[in-house]
Amino acid sequence: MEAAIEKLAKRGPSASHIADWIRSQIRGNRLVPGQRLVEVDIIRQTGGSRFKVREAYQRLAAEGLLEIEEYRGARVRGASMDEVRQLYRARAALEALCAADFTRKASDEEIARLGEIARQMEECVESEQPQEFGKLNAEWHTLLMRGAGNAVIEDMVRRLNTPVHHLLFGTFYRGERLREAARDHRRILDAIEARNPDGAECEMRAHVENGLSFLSELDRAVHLED
Amino acid sequence: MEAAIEKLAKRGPSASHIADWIRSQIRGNRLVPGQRLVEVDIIRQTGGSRFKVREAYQRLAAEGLLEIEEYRGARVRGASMDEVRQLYRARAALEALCAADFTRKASDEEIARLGEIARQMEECVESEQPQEFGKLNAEWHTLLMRGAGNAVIEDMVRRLNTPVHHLLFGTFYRGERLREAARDHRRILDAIEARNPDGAECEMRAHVENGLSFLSELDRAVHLED
DNA sequence: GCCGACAAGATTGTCAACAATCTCGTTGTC
DNA sequence: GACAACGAGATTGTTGACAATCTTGTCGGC
Repeated sequence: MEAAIEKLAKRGPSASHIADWIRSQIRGNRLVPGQRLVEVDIIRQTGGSRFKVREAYQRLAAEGLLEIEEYRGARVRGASMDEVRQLYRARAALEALCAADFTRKASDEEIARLGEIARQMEECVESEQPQEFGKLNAEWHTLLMRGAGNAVIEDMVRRLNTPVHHLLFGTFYRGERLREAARDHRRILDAIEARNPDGAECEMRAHVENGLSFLSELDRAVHLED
Repeated sequence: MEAAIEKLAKRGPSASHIADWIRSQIRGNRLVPGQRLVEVDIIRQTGGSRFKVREAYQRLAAEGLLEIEEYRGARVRGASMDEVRQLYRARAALEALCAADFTRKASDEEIARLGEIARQMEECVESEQPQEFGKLNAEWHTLLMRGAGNAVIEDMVRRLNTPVHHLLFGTFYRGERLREAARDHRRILDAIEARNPDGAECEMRAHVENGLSFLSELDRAVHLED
């Protein structure tokens, strides 16, 4: 939001700034699936013109984050559990590949940096700081993909994550699951440090699929409540 | 183009129709990387309004197919060889996963259909019909992903393919490479028919990476000419 | 009370005119 | 001839007004 206001001084935020703002609202759960995005509201909140807001909508629709319907405007698109499953399977395949590539080409410094962040995450588990854990987790995965040298995959995974981002905070990142994730990271790191690409690949795949299992159980629990 | 004109009778083509039209132009190599897309030209050719054309631009920019620069309009974004490499690695991981899933859940009818298309492709190799081969190849891969039941991956792979699509016809789909591809398909099918998911996964990964090797060699040859 | 027809307001779709910026050829100078 | 300043034309950016459609609330009939 700061960026949007800052730009406003000059000539108003660009379409991509508005898109970023909407994305952040979705990730922060301030815009929930199904919710309508009324153009004038977005204009009021971002300072953009109607034209730019609509351009931003088109971008986000192409990313699969919004649904646009004639004369009904844009809504936040929600992912069904089945879609979340497909999405996690894709992520598992892509990140596993990155883990293997990272193991092959990363410098000792990059590995050490990954270890450092993993250590900080373990601290967050102990001190129960899920918010901070989430930020470090994102950083950890990004660093690994960056080190694997595949910007295309990095971008795809970022997009895959956005629609489920809001599910994680408040349900995912607590207690036992945090501990599991930290343990997974440790295992991946061990394989990387041993320069064992296949091992890193398997552990990463298992890590992402563990996350999916957790979400599935959560979903089943919610349905039982009905 | 036909679709665009047909719609014109009613109320002009929608933004997504225009986007489809531009995509097809790029795939057909009638729009080449770096080429400028002047708004009025697109309007003339599609019958859309300026507003809709610009909406289409935004969508395609989000897909990574166009680059939009202030006051300079949209250009077709070209993929560097390095990006093509990243893109194929991602595709290999995703399609390998689909091959495994397909093997696990496909019905005998679906497998038979895949075999039928593979047989037709082999005929195209003998009769040297690369154009037809290309169409069947796309159908074959789509059918496999569809059968794997992962629409998210199907969509991602479609997008990954668009920027390199024009490289394939005229260079890729000829002689020896066609024969190799047909042989790869046969191997994948054998593994699927034997209900061997791991085998199908490996063969599919190898198949996609063979394609990458071919493109790499081609690229090296082009650079030697300079 | 329930339900459909209707109307007013809200919201989105479309367009055309104008402003801002870029492109490229021209001109003048050295 | 090389080069920079200039300017006309081309192209894109922005805005506001109006049309088309949806949404919501109201009213009357049953």
